[in-house]
Amino acid sequence: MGIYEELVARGLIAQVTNEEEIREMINNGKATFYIGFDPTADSLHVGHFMALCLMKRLQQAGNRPIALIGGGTGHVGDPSGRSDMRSMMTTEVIEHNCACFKKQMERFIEFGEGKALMVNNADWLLKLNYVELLREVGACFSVNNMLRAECYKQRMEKGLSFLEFNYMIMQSYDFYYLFQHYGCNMQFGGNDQWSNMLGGTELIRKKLGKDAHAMTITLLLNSEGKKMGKTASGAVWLDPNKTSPYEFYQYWRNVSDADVLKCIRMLTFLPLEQIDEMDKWEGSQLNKAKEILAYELTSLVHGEEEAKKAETSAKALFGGGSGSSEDIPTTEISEDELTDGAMDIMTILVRTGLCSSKSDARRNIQQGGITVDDVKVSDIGKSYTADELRAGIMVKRGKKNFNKLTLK
RNA sequence: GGGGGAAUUCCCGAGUGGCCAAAGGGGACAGACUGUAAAUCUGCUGGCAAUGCCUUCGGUGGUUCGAAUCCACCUUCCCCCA
Repeated sequence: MGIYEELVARGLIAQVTNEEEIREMINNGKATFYIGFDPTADSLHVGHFMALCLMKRLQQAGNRPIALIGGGTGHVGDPSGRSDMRSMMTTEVIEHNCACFKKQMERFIEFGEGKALMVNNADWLLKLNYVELLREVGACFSVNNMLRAECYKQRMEKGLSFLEFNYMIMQSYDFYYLFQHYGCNMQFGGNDQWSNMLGGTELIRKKLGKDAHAMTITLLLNSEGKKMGKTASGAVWLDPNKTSPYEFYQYWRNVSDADVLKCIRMLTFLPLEQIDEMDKWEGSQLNKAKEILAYELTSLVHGEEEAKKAETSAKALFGGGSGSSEDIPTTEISEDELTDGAMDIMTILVRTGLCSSKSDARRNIQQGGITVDDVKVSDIGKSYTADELRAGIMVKRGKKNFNKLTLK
């Protein structure tokens, strides 16, 4: 089985420009491909992770990856899949984000001589001259066609600025540039990038009369059709300081039944035979699959050691047992935060971050959602003495939110 | 450039002088049921020293005993004409 067939079997491929040629190319390690990452935040997230895994898979099959950091396109902002304009980022923020991306990517992909390549499109895009660019590539784009592109269509109602309208041209230019300077003959990206990517292949055809290819990765959607990797408080980040390994583990441990196998197939490196076997599982057996998914991914992103810790903590907290649970969120307070040598439950809830305000804390207590050391708290005035706190208390909100509070 | 319209709480969206911390829906959160799943039902959803007080209806001023609501200016967005 070639790499192309494996990608198909994993459900990773959404669209391709020419299936025959692409299969032939990547199965024989003849592709030099690039994936672009726009520095929209100071950490990569799950969506990027999928792309990085794809790079890794293709690299293992002998193809040459180029990771492109969008230091230049970040100044423009991709309107794809957005219903409103992105806020504009300053050059300093973009540069900072690029640096963060670079550091994280180096954990997954090996860069260097004869291996993967990392480039930043700021190096060529920021130097462009407006009129020159218009004459060189602007003539190759049909506004009529662009407006028909899916990525702009959804913005026709809410409004689309000229700045963002140009994003496609920037991205197409990238491909054109990489084709000429690095022999890059293929582009990968999220499925929402399809029209931007076609812009590039078209441009190369028009300017150079040569063929280049594009292939998109299926967007990871849950059974409700929403993008995965998002929580109420934002994205699931790969940076352990933004999303702790424990939270990361929990996110995957909590996916719904309908999504587990899809995630395992698309995101892990487990052999397909093993996954097919798991596909037969049903009912509560799927819980096992979720554990595997969470463990595998945490291990890929944060390392095996962190994955084990997260797993142990999860088992201790949810398994009913009171085993070791050192990796769960912890809060340390000092003596001078106490009032009359004690701290009341509402303050504790806010302090640990389990509740956003005292009103919120009160509601949670009144609804019976708060537990301290496995004892339900029903009195909003309940307080804990310094001695009790020194020993450490396990505060729980609902079923899944824990925080261990100790007094230094 | 001309004309018309819009901005409300996490989101959508009602409210056009006091009865408004603001309907309804969605989402989120908690409870019951479960398997750390889904579905369903219930509760809840600005803050605080809490029968009260404070902040919030794009921004700044104004009218009024009283403004999300009326007036002026500003900002942003949408639509039509060019």
